[in-house]
Amino acid sequence: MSTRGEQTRAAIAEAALRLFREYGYEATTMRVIAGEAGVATGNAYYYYGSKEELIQEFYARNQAEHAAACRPVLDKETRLGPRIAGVVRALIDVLAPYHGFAAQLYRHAAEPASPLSPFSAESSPARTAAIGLFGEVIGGARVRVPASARGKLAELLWLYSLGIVLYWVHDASPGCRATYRLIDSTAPIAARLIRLAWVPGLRSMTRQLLAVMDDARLP
Amino acid sequence: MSTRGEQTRAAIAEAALRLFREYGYEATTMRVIAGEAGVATGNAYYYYGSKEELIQEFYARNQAEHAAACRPVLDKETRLGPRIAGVVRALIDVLAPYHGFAAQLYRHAAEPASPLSPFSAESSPARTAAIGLFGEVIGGARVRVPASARGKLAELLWLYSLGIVLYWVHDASPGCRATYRLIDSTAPIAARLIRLAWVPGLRSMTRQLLAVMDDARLP
DNA sequence: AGGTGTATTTGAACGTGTTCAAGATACGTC
DNA sequence: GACGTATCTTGAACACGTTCAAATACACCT
Repeated sequence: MSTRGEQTRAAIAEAALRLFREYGYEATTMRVIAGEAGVATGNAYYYYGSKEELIQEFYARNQAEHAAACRPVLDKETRLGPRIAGVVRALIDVLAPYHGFAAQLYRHAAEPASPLSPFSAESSPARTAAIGLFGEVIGGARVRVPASARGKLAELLWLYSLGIVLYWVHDASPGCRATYRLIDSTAPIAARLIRLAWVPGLRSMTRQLLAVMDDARLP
Repeated sequence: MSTRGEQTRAAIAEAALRLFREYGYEATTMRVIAGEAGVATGNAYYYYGSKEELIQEFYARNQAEHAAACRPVLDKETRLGPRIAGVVRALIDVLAPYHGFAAQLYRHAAEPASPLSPFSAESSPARTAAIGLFGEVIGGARVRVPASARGKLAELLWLYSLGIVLYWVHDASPGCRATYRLIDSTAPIAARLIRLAWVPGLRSMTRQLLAVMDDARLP
């Protein structure tokens, strides 16, 4: 295919990401991005439909970094609680340098119609990959979970991680220590809930919950 | 105090809310709002610091409407599950005419720094009122909950309602039936969880969770 | 080499939210 | 009634994201 424009595209993305991290999303203008990339303003719109679209690059890189950062704990740890905590901690570790940027991002990511929404079709690859990580969390732990429930459990853990990220975005404590504390105190609870979910007396409620997830899935 | 500008302020707010509901948030420009209110563009900024600030009026009215819509179920129903469902259903009922508008709003409400965030200091009155409604949900139900846990339980139910609203915003089914179905299927689960929370074997986990909520509260 | 069509690039122009210096208006004080 | 100050009002101007018709570079064919 055309290699011609690929370099321009890459230059634009690189300039954008660097400027975003350095000055934030709002403060970085399309004119400056184009200027840094050595092209005209309008040319950026030939490769990216909008400023928001530039963020997809950020998403893709972060997803890959997160997957890599998870490897150690996924390969070595066998206890469910530490596995959950490890994967979510890795996510926050990866996001850490972008704390301010991520907060501004949230505005765009939260809009349902936005392609940046974690629930959008455009985010499907990143979402699937992230949920897959939590599938590994469950699969590699010494815990008995019915095979039919694994997928939905992974989705629930992904929702849990979204909640942690939401907390992190609001967290102004030094080094975001409050977020790490929250992870360390909630991951064991999540693990315990998962282990308890199939004991008699709770099993029916668990089944009910999983059924709701099937029923509530939006197209 | 100065009654002089009060009428202008009211005229601007009124025009803005009408146009927002009719044409949506993005499509309504400050120039048109000012024009409809019969003032110059810049004058709108004398009364409202930004376009976003105009939305606070929308919030205030909705909170009042929701509280009123809850009265019947809060006064008559005594079972916990139906009380929860009733209050959350009332919320969706009140929001229903603004489905499209609310979706656009979400973008601004989700940004942590935004005064429109449900977690922001500026939203504190509306948030406190909403949590208070869920306090009533628990207080008026025939269910034994330790007094010390009521406040936090109300907060959890409020978070649950935020989750429902998030789902509703994404819900494109006719009449948002999917959202109502979700409420009807999850409210009983929530009620059952609350009743089970203090049985032996789960009590310690509940205490752990409530302790986390104290620890994790952001300033 | 020349011609043709597609891919890329340009920079001016549009409409937006927002700002601001300047003007107009009301109101207390002499 | 005239002055002075605080309150309000104005509309032009700014920087932004985005669009678009025109210009340019390139690949391929004859």
